[in-house]
Amino acid sequence: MLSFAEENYLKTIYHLSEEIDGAVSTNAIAESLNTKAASVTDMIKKLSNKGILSYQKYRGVHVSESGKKAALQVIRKHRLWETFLVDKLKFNWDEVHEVAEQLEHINSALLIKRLDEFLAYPKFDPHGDPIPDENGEYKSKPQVALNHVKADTIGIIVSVKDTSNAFLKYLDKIGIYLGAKVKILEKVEFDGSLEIQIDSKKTVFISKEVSENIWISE
Amino acid sequence: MLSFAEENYLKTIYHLSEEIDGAVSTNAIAESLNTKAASVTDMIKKLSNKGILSYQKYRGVHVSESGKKAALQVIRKHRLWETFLVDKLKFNWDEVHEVAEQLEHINSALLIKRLDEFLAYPKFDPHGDPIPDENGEYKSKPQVALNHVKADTIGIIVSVKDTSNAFLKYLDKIGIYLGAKVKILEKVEFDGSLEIQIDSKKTVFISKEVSENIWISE
DNA sequence: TATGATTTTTAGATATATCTAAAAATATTT
DNA sequence: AAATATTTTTAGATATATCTAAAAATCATA
Ligand SMILES: [Mn+2]
Ligand SMILES: [Mn+2]
Ligand SMILES: [Mn+2]
Ligand SMILES: [Mn+2]
Repeated sequence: MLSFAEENYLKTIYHLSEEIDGAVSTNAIAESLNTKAASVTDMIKKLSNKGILSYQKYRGVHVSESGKKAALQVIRKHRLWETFLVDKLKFNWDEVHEVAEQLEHINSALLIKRLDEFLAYPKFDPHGDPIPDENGEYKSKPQVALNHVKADTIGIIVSVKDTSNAFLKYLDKIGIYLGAKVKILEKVEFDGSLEIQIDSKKTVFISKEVSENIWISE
Repeated sequence: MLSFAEENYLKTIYHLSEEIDGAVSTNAIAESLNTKAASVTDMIKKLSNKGILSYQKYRGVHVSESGKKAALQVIRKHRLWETFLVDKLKFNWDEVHEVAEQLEHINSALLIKRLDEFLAYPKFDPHGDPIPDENGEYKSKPQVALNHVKADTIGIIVSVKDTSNAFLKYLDKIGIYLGAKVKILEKVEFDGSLEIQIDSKKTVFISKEVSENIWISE
């Protein structure tokens, strides 16, 4: 059994390890968790004693096989709860993350089994992220960031990579949502900004930074 | 904001204060929470510094007005979650308490508002206990324990006072559930045990101890 | 490769929540 | 009312999770 703090470290370290190739550094973990490097060192010692991380002093950490399994279960719970909040409790997609951060630590196999069933075994959460199954397996949709496709491309928005309140509220405002059809009308070479058309209707301009966080399936 | 531990103490002390008239003793709290008297003394000092309890050394504690309000909100969350688990996730009434003990500490006003709405504003939980509203108000059904009524009485089972696994599973086995119609066929003077008929069909014998924990509305 | 910058670890504190053992206060019984 | 029993509090430890400041290791670069 992992504590809340241990689960939060594990989840963060797992996410970081997916982004980069080598070992995950102490400072990267500290920054992600808004904590201090000294605290991270203490915790990674604890987690590596439990066999969840492998750790060499001054060399960063890797997530072990058992660690990956445990991390994916926390992620599974997080995303199932987010789906519940949106599908059943009518939360907006920018309102779910904080609550899911709490709910993901509730410990009951039966609860998660029944929740999954109740939600009709969803494969993706409200941000388009895949929901791992009870064995930690999941499939991602083939997808590409809007800033990586060329003009005239048409696709369906399948996920958003920034899940901050501010970003999601902005997407709401300009009419972007998962499942929307989008066409690249123009790509400005100078700053990488885009003019796009949503659902063959409204056209909007988005910055390169925004386009990097919107992923489509062509 | 109260911590998990503080909320658990408060809820327990509130329940004890409802059962008895005077102050709640250190030992009673320790026994309820399966902890030691020394730990209780520490915690009640903390809670009385926060204005949630009033406390005089060696004289036990009383729950303040603000304490009552906070306690009823935790109880509200506990009972709403139990209702969710039974009504939506098909939990049996003996499977919900442990999970609700965790869920009751999730902190989100929106979540509870929407959950209440999703459940269609339930007034009683799966054990027949009243669910306080957002102001802490609730109504109990008029009710009496089976061991306090005389032979030939007919009533509807409206709540069960023991919510342990073992007791609830036993009730399942003998066919007793909330809403069942029950008639007292015979009361044995010697040991207070009862022969009762359920839904005008099956008749069963129950001990006095069991009858004290089944409450009906006549 | 030596030197300075950066990263990481260690040492030592603090806060929460718990415990055991001893002391103090209160309650009960003779 | 004194002696005894019970309850409650205090003193001092332990475990978790955090922090700051200083030391040690590693990295970057001149
Ligand atoms: Mn999230
Ligand atoms: Mn998500
Ligand atoms: Mn309960
Ligand atoms: Mn209940």
